[in-house]
Amino acid sequence: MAIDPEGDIPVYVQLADLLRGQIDRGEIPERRPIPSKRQLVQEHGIAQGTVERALAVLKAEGYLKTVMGRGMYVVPAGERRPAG
Amino acid sequence: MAIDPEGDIPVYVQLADLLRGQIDRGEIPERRPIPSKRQLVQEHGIAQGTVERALAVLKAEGYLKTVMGRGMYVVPAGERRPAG
DNA sequence: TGGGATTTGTTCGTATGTATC
DNA sequence: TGATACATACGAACAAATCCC
Repeated sequence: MAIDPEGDIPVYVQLADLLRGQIDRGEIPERRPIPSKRQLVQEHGIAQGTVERALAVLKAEGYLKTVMGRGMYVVPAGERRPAG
Repeated sequence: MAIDPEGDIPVYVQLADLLRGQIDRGEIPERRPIPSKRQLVQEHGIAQGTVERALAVLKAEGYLKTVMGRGMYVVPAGERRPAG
């Protein structure tokens, strides 16, 4: 499923849902980095700020963890601690 | 205390801390709107996106609640439900 | 020791859409 | 209708951390 900029659902929510689904289905392995922001921007044709926002959602949910200068890593399901 | 763009703390965090402090001290009454985004942009000389980000933090913490077209309202302490 | 490439984090400026008053 | 206010999205730029040669 591709991102639909014309849809009723905000692009950043669509991207967050997309990545969350890929993680839940194991298409992105645990303890491995997701595609870089630059890649996500190019693949989906959206702005960096929008990607940032989607990733912020997944970080808040505990799905992702940042390793500076390296990437955003998938947190194993048993180790997720939603921020709040 | 004013926002310091040169400091080590990100501007959006400084603004979130500033507003949270004003709310905690009762300087912004509960069930009342905080200054509008436009006002915050002008008063602190920062960008709308940065203000957005600070407000997103306080919304996630349950301090603020949006009422479309009217403003961002302070949630009474006893009613705060952090998102997560 | 140094430099370049990659990646995340932050900030700014601007524009459009939608809702309220 | 017009003014105000929030939500979303785009484009651009720079800093810091990391990696590799």
